[in-house]
Amino acid sequence: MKYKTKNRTLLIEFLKKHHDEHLSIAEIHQKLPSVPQATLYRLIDSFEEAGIVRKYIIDQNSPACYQYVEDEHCEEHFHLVCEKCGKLIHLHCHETEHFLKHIEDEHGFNIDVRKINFYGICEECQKEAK
Amino acid sequence: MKYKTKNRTLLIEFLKKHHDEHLSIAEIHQKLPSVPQATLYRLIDSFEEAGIVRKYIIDQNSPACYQYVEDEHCEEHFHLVCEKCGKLIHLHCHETEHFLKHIEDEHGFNIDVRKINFYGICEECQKEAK
DNA sequence: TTAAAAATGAGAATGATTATCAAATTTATT
DNA sequence: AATAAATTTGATAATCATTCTCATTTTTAA
Repeated sequence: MKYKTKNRTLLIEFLKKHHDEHLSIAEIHQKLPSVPQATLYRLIDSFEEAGIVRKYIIDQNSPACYQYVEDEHCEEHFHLVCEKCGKLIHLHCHETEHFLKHIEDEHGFNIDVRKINFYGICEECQKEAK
Repeated sequence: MKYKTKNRTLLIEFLKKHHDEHLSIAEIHQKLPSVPQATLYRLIDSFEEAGIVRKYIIDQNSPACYQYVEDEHCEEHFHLVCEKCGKLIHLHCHETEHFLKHIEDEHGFNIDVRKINFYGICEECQKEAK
């Protein structure tokens, strides 16, 4: 994506406005009906590649969700995605950095940090289950 | 699944024999053509529910892979997926356990280890790139 | 202003997984 | 062993998110 277009601007503005939500293409399309889904997919893929948007796959049989990444909070950190309530937790944690460094140093694997999401059950949903 | 059937036995035997591989339904079907795919899906779902088989979603746009779980080797581990060569590395590492315990104890989040994959570049592909 | 490069839109195609449902198989009961 | 009840099967259709196609339009560069 190299040209600035209306769709591109529309989608970016929309995502910025909803930076606190993670939305599926279908949900975005409902609120931006003038942009066809195929175009939304194309645009958001390019945003993801550019690091402007992060993609979450919360459950294999649900559509992927996307969320705008604000520059200010752009320092690298990881995400916990609750599989029950869908909540997204931003994990700022030294242990995580240490763990990742270990994998790079001791296992020789260079991790693409942007693609890491940890899936599981959050504290609240664990309590509810009891 | 409460009845012992030919398909059930065939598939279990096959999975046991290939316990060191993670295979998609399509791959299993190629080697067990007498069992239709719909039945493979049904059986393997029931095996997963019973804890005999583990399901891996390596990439959203690839089919899920399944692997027989031997009781002895049942300990949970992460996967490293090389984005260049596609190799899957099973990461057996005590740092992992320590890290998971930290997230659970300090952040109250119960991680579903089976769904975590680290994407990046493996050691060999890093060397090749140079 | 013209040519090129890229993005668009509408719809079709893809492909993994699920659902359907009558027929066959397996188990329990007598 | 025979019968009935319960479960599984198989072939195929349906689903649904995502990707592809391709002629047309829009954007940028020359």
